[in-house]
Amino acid sequence: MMELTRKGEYAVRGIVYLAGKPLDKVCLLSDIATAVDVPPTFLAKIFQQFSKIGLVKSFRGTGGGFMLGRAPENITLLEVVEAVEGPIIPNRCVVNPLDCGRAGYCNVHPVWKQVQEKVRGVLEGVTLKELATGDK
Amino acid sequence: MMELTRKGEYAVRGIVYLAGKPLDKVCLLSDIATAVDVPPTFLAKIFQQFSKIGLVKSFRGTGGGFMLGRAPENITLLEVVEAVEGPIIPNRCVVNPLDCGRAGYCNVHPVWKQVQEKVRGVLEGVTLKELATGDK
DNA sequence: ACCTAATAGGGTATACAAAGTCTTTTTTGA
DNA sequence: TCAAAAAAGACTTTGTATACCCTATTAGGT
Repeated sequence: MMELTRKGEYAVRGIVYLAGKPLDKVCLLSDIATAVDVPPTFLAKIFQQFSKIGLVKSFRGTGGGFMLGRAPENITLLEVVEAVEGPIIPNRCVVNPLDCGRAGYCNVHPVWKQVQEKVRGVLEGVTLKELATGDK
Repeated sequence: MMELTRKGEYAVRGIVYLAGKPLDKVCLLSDIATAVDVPPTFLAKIFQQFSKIGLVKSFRGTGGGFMLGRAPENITLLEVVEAVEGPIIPNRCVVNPLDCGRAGYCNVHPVWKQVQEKVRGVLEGVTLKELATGDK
């Protein structure tokens, strides 16, 4: 239960690798894929998602590639994970109380809320900088 | 991400319902399924799993049915969830460090560990009694 | 003994999501 | 204009969640 998908795992690997490079360094997707051992086509999809929300910047054409969209100390693990996996939702009823049952409420509801908050809290407290350098 | 499956949701609903009944009351599966609005055949599978590990007791034949295996104040939500969903594992590498990469270690590892502990902590702190009565 | 009510358990069907590939298009620098 | 690179979309494959059905087993009542 609660397992990160491959996509999420690959996403983290890829962007942490980027975070370990100088901020203005443009990296080839193929190089990143090789370095972090991820299927290049799959990683391409992931980085396209990152690019759309500005987590990375992309450059097409000759000499193109990817670089981090912001300084790594300003990107949290939560952002990265939610970018590709969607929001952290332990149970549907956290989003739509109707799923708690006909009454629109159940006693388990606040527990899932709490789980959600804890998880988000942990992931939000970690930046790419820390992950790249090993500091903290 | 991190979403409970239907199975887990149904499992919780079913056993919380049982926990709201007198300890020695034997309930028909069909009655429980109707009460908590879960497909009976699916709930049967779930309760079979519960039965194997003693979370509920089952009685076959005429007058048979299910009852809670232990007092509801001694059963945690964690037990219930892990019984049907398997252990709480945010990432494979928490189980098998080799998945962290070739080095067998990565900086993200301790983060997933922490997520795991937080989630388990929350779920372990809630008993079926509390969920059934709404106390806490 | 026999019949019926009930769970146990195996097998199957379906549908959706994850994982990964392939091809074509667009952009850009040289 | 050519070649390098990402963007975009279509497609396949695989896996898992969800659900149902059928038979076996067990126990109580007659």
